[in-house]
Amino acid sequence: MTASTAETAGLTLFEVALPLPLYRRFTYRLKGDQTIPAPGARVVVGFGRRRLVGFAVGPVERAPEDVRVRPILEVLDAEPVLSETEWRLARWMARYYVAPLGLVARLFYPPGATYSVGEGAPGRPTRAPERLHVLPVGELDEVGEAAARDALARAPAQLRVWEAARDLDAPIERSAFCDAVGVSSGVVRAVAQRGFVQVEPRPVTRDPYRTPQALTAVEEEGPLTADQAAAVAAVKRALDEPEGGQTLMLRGITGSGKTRVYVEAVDAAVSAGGRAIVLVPEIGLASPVVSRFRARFGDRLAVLHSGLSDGERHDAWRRAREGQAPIVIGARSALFAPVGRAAVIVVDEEHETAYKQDETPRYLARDVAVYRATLENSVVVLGSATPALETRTNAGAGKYQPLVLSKRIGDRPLPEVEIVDLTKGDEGAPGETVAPGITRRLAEALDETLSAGHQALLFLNRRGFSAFVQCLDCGWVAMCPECRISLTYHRRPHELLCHYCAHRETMPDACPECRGRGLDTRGLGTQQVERAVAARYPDARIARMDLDTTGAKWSHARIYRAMQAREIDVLVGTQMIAKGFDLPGVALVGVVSADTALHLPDFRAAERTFQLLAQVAGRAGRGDQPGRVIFQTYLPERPAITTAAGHDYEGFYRHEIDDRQQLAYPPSARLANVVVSGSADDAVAEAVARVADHLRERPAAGLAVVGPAPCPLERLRGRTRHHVLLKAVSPSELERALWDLARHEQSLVGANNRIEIDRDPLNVL
DNA sequence: AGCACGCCGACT
DNA sequence: GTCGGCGTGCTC
Repeated sequence: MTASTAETAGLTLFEVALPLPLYRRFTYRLKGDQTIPAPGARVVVGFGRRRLVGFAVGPVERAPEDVRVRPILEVLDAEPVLSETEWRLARWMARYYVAPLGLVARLFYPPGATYSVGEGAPGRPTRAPERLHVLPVGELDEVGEAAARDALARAPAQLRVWEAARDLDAPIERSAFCDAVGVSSGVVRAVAQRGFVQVEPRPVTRDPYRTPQALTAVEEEGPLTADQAAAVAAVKRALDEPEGGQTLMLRGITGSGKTRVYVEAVDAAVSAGGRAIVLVPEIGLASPVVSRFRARFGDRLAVLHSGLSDGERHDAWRRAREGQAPIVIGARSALFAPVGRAAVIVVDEEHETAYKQDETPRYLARDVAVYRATLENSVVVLGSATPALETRTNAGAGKYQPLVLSKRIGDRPLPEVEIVDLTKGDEGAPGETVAPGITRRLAEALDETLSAGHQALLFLNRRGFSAFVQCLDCGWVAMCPECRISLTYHRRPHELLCHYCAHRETMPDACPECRGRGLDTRGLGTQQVERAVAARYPDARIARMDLDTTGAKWSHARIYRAMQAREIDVLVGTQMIAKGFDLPGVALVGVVSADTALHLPDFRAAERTFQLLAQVAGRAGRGDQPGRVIFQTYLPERPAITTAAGHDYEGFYRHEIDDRQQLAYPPSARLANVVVSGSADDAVAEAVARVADHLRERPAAGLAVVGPAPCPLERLRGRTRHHVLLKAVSPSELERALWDLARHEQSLVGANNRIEIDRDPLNVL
């Protein structure tokens, strides 16, 4: 194909979408001898006194009045990079998620593709294997330290930067640094210019997934079970369907062999000359799923994940684009690998929240995958043991085709789950607490497990960030009468507050349910449990793992390996150890408190709890011993807990879907969370009130405005956050209202506050 | 997002 | 009186 030039086509003006948080597009002039950029192709333009890489949208007749149209300096992609469907997907995402098109388009390119281009190397995609890092401040004597403090005393933001840099023990990416310290990059630049900290470009930090093969041994592939064979056949039928555009929900309990179905589905698509995209949740990148794909497809597989250096990612991206690797596997952004058309897209553990991007554009990769498939007439497989309510509802409505793997491989039985009632803690009773977080019943089970030489996992849901109020006698939890989410205890005004609608009530003295005086706000940490286990079993080898303390992904892999090698007897941790791993030596799984996640102020709390417990229960009994699971709870009657104990997904679904319907929560309604944030508390509260008023002044059919209220996480990264929740019957009304907000952002919240729109939020913290 | 302009309080 | 902090506005 000979690329035509602007001259021959007679075009001069082009719209360009810039990768900035700006909804407007800008008009530039294409010079006569320049190649006409395909939609989505990168162009270099001047913008203010900067030079930016943006994305060509398309030709326009005329520029807006009163603007000095500047020229497109360079067309970086002479050949189209995005297929027609990929560009349509980008346009749709920008509209649907109310995001600037330039920020969406960027997803389709490797990182670094839009770094501002230097003078040299025209035409070539500029690789930027380095990012700015803040370096630790070296040792200072007392005099030097005092001098620095003195010099920075008048600039509190700069002082914070300096103090934070002094506390670093290794260079950190500037953006991460700014987020953590709560300053803008400008402040860092100022401190650097004054010589108090050093900032320099450094290679992007590598991560532990570099040699994931070492983590998991790949099982032999035996013959397909009947369930698997039926599922694979259904996928193949869908692939052969000329009209295409089918989504299949594959529900299969832990150990039922979903991965094998994915592999066969991808094989079928690729054998027919198609391309495939496989999405795994972030944490699954070191998982058996990736290993299985590697083992089966070798170098026809491109692995895309955030741990690669930019250069490596660029290579994988190019192999995907050029077709050397017809299969791409990776976290959510792998969905945008430029394969042209994906014949099949697999979304493993589709219910996982990791599929939601928590910055603009706030897309949900699972839903975007389904939309991509409708554009490309292809097939999506959504796999999970506990499908999201939305997915299950779509399957029930005939939008998705349901497939079920009902048996574990080798007909292994599901573990027996026992519920221990913490409200019945009488002396000698099974629910009596004999050590922090450990009941008599759990202690007995631990005794048996350890003396038999088996391993145990103890789970502690991460405690809520803010205390809820619970009666320790009857299990009652303070809830908002309007929103049916738990109320959050506030100390300063001694009261309970709803973080959705700002409903408030005074803190009761006694439990309204049982008149008991056992109201409590306390929680239990993993450290305490670890210490309790260590005290009780001095000879046992105990390890602890939780997000707060370890942080680094490295330790995740290391502890997992140690567990596999049986170098650990008891592992105490948060849910991160529940995900995706095969640990055949684990005979006992104890859930220290099964109900803490139920009390997060979030309407999905029950669903999260069910999913987590079901997953945890699946950790036991994957080897040759039958597994055993204990749930300790104050709420032994709650459906989320009883159905998880009974391995009863459908039972949970029936119950929860009723609740959602009654309160107009998804999937019965569409939701958007509008967050206003800024550094000044009062200004934020005023701004969010203007936003709510604005929405209420323009009532739309079936649109409900809830709030404003402080976000459950009221302060984050040095910013105060308040939100308004929108509930809508019709997606299009919701979309109209959100775009209306986006257009009026400036006048509504001012330049000092930010408005963030989260459509289909997975949490509203 | 950056980057400039412009107003305000703290110093030689 | 300046210097330089940070709020306000604009970028085709």
